[in-house]
Amino acid sequence: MSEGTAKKEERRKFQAIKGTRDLLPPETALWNRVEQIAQKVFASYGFSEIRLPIFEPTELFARSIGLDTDVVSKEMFSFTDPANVIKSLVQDALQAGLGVDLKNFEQAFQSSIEEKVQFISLRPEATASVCRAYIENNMQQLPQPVKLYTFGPMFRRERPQKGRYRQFYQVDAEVLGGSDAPGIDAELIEMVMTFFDRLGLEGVQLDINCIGDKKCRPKYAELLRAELSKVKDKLGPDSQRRIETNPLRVLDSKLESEQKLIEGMPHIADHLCEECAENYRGVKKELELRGVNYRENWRLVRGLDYYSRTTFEITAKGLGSQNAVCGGGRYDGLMELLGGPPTRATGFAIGEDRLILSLQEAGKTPAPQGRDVYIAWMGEKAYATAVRVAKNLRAAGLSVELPPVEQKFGKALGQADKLGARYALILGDNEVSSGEWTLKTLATGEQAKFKEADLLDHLRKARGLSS
RNA sequence: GUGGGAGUAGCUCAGCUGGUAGAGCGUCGGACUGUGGCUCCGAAUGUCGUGGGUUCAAAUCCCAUCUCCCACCCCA
Repeated sequence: MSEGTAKKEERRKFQAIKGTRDLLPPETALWNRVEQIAQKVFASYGFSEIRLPIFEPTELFARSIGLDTDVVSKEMFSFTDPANVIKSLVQDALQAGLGVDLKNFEQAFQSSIEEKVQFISLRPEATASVCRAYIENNMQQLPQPVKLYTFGPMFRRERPQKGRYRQFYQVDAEVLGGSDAPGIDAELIEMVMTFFDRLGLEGVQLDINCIGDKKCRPKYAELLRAELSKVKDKLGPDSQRRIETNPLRVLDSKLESEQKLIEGMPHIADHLCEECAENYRGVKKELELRGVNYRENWRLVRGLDYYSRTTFEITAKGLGSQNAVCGGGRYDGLMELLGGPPTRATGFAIGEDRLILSLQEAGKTPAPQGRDVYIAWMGEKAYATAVRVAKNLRAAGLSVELPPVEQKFGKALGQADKLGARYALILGDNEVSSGEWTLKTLATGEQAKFKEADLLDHLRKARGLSS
């Protein structure tokens, strides 16, 4: 008993790290369904899957996302390789009789650090990796544009809340290369809307905006900053700070008291350069052509530096205050920023955790997977037969549960029932000696006798009819 | 990083102003040794999140701490 208690305590010590979680069986079926439908829909739009590393050089994210964003400055999980390099450098120095001056530490060790250490981060998003892969694998030599999608976990060291985790999952699609034709953005949006539609996602709302490019956005940002400054004292502390750091972000404010003021601010649509304005008109026209319902939202801005022109966001119902289930847009300058050839690009990321959450809230969870056949056997002779038939039925694609130890029939049927089996195959002395097996339909309680040769055929037919 | 709420059995929770734990569900066993779902009977499982303090006595009061949930910041 004391041993049992000790074991239990041992087990209790371990728990998933803050912001991470286990995805358990009935739910994982839904994850699989989402990913399978994504693959099918994306493939129908000519997208291919790319699989990427989960960690990359820290520099890749610092360069693409922007050094001064929260994502890079404090939300990345970063480490060095080798892990304890700083310590070992200090030890080396001490052993060599050199003093360690904390004040000039970084400078003193700069060259050895650069030589021996790699700074690595778990990816906080996928776009930078996709671009790196495009450049590294010379994909500009493929027919353009290159259309790629990927799934997987991302990592951000944020405080968890509803629909937000430190390890979270994204479904990501990017169109790299080619032109900035509005049809590319519109088709991408059409694709994700089709995907959501296929899943039966409810309360889907698409918001779009154009945030200009390198030429016109800075001018607008300045204008907005000037206008906001005039009413600075009427804004809350967060917005006041954002006037300096990122005036566009003020437009995102949820504070009730600020809404009226923000409504009176200049709209970016009136300050786009001619190319951007033309492009935006094109995107809207293309969306209409495709029958995609959208809402223009001039206050929709993007947090990450590399976005330009088209931005969009999709919200769904059943979520908490983090209700965006997809965000995306064009990022024509990013590839060059990462040392690649000038390459236009656009893409989106779906928050898969939130997508799943919304589907669950709407009751779209698929039924837990039952078994097709539970084999209720009794007696050693029957067991040998049971093992053989289990193997055959499984080879035919049926899901079969074969209890490893003998059970009373009552118990066996109870188990079959709890596991959601459709049929119980009853194999006892009677059946084995007569060669006539009993198949019981659990839902109705009906029983029928089959010879071994006919059983598989019958099950196949019954299954074909129901599914 | 900031604020609010919550931690009692595997799950959902009860436990009044201090007297060292209970229910329902689930699990397992039996009634029923070749026929499940229903019913009835029985059993197991808790260092009451953790550490400290007050007290003759703490799940209950005080302090600290951890974790989870929700929201803010930020963002998908």
